[in-house]
Amino acid sequence: MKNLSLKQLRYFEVLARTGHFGQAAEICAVTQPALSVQIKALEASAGAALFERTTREVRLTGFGVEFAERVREILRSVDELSDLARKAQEGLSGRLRLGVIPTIAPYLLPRFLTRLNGAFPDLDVQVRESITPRLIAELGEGGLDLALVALPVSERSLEEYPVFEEPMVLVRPEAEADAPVPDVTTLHMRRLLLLEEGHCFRDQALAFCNIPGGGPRDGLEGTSLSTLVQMVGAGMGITLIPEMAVPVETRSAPVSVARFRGPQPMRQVGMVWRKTSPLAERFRAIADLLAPDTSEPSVDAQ
Amino acid sequence: MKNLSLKQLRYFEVLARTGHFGQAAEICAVTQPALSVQIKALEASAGAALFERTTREVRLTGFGVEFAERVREILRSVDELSDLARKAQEGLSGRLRLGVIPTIAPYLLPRFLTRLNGAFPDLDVQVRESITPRLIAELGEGGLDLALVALPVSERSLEEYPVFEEPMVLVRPEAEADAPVPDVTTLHMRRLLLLEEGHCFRDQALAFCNIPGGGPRDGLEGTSLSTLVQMVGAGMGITLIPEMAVPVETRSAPVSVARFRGPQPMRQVGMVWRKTSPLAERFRAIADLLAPDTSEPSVDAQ
DNA sequence: TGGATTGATAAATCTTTCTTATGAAAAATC
DNA sequence: GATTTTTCATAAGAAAGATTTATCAATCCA
Repeated sequence: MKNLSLKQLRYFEVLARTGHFGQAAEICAVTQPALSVQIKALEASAGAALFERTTREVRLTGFGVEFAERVREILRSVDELSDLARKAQEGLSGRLRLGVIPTIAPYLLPRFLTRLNGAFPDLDVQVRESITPRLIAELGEGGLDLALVALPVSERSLEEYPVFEEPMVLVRPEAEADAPVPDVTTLHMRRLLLLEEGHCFRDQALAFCNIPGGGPRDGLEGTSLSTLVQMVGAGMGITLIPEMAVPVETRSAPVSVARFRGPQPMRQVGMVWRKTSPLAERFRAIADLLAPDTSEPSVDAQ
Repeated sequence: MKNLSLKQLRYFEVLARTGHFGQAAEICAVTQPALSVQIKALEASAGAALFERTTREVRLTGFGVEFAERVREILRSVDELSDLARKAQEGLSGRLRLGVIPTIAPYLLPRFLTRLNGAFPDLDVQVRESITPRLIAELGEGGLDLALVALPVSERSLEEYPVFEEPMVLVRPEAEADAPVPDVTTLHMRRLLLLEEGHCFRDQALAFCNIPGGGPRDGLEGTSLSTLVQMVGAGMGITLIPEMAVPVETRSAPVSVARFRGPQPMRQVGMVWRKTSPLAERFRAIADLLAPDTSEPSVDAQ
């Protein structure tokens, strides 16, 4: 059964259907001898006759009948493979493993996934939420295709694709709502609540406030932005959160939100993927779906 | 997706498994460029990249993963096809549609089918019982592969394969058991009970007794040998039956069985199949399984 | 029996696939 | 940081395989 070819199976299937070498050859767009030779080769490699030939008619042998059933099944599978390929050419399809950092996921994913599903209905999106270093590692190992993070990640093997910039805003207890917005450089004077180590948002905030990073800050850490805001509401201090988190997180806590005056602390939101990925173009199209809604309510500077 | 070949799918599967062009090429017993070219051709016809290449590693894309699953399924089916072929080469396999005439079926089939199943366990035997003309027609139309009949059938397109000869024996009421066995030529003087028209055994009996065939013989016909013997037991006349029917049919009726003296009326039992059938050799092997048991009890001439 | 139909076979041509030789990029090593 | 190694891609000639044209042999039909 060596040197079996799909072409032979195709010829065989048509001949089994038509029962006529001439007609089958025409359907296959080859000459009759070409088909005869291939059928003969197929029978040789199968080790048994598939057809019983008369000048009058060409009929499947008992073995041929059984053979034909399986061949049809194989050809069907192969055609499905072609369908799959054709589909993949136009719309994106298949599995997409997407990593997202925790300070983006809850606020951007709902809208993003809706859009993604609208644009690529055949895409099977699998989301994993983790901190940037883990996502980068998984990208490198091939466990992820794409990650939605804050840029830059500065990883040589990864391509960075910025999508939009976003300000960090100040969250204070509601009682301080009318107090003047402090300068960012003075924040280290206050009890500044931040996320635990590993979150890039923590590092960005520290950098912005000119506070050296490193060790833990006992009593000043929360496991999520939501927790931080609740802590602020309880009067434990102040914090920074990304603007996109404002509508969701500040709704149920007695806090006041304000933009800083002067130079805004910003973070760059974007996507990263392996430079070698052949799907880079598709990934850019996907990333563009992240572009913020212009109708989105934003926090005014006070 | 044109010009897709099984070879490409095989190469692809190995490369997907090894993740290394060099190793994959070695497994496929070709050089690395050959494999590279085929993979590239496969990707071109699929219209999308299947692998993500680094000097470090070769990894399936998301699309490639989906593609690989289906390819593996296809290759599995193809291998099964090979198994089927290999099996068919040695033992006979597949479906065998066998026709048998009613004056043979009940007596020979039990033992024959047992032997057949022993010799070719993978053979799916489908038996149809009918009179010779119908069997011949079905053979011609491809509805049957093989028929077990009385020879000759004298059909140009069929090959006849005699297996054994068998005498016809006389069945009389038990009361006549001690009477001398009449000469066959005198049988037309008696009420000779025979099968209905169409049965070859009827014609053979008539020919042997020098009685012209043709029209129906009211009141002298039975639908089966079993019926005929019961009729004889009821004193309605005498009949002829093939020797193989004796043990089964004469057990429960008050009849006496006797061989004729002098030249025995005989029938030739054998098989027929289309001369064009590529399975002729197999059919001969099958027919040989019909050879009578030498330990078989036979009816002594009186 | 002679023409028509149908499948098999043979030789030449064309296409595809393979091998050998070589190049280029990234990683590992010194 | 230059060099060696590893690994995949590419190119050209060689080998293998498939296709076409031409022809034959067998069967059917009139």
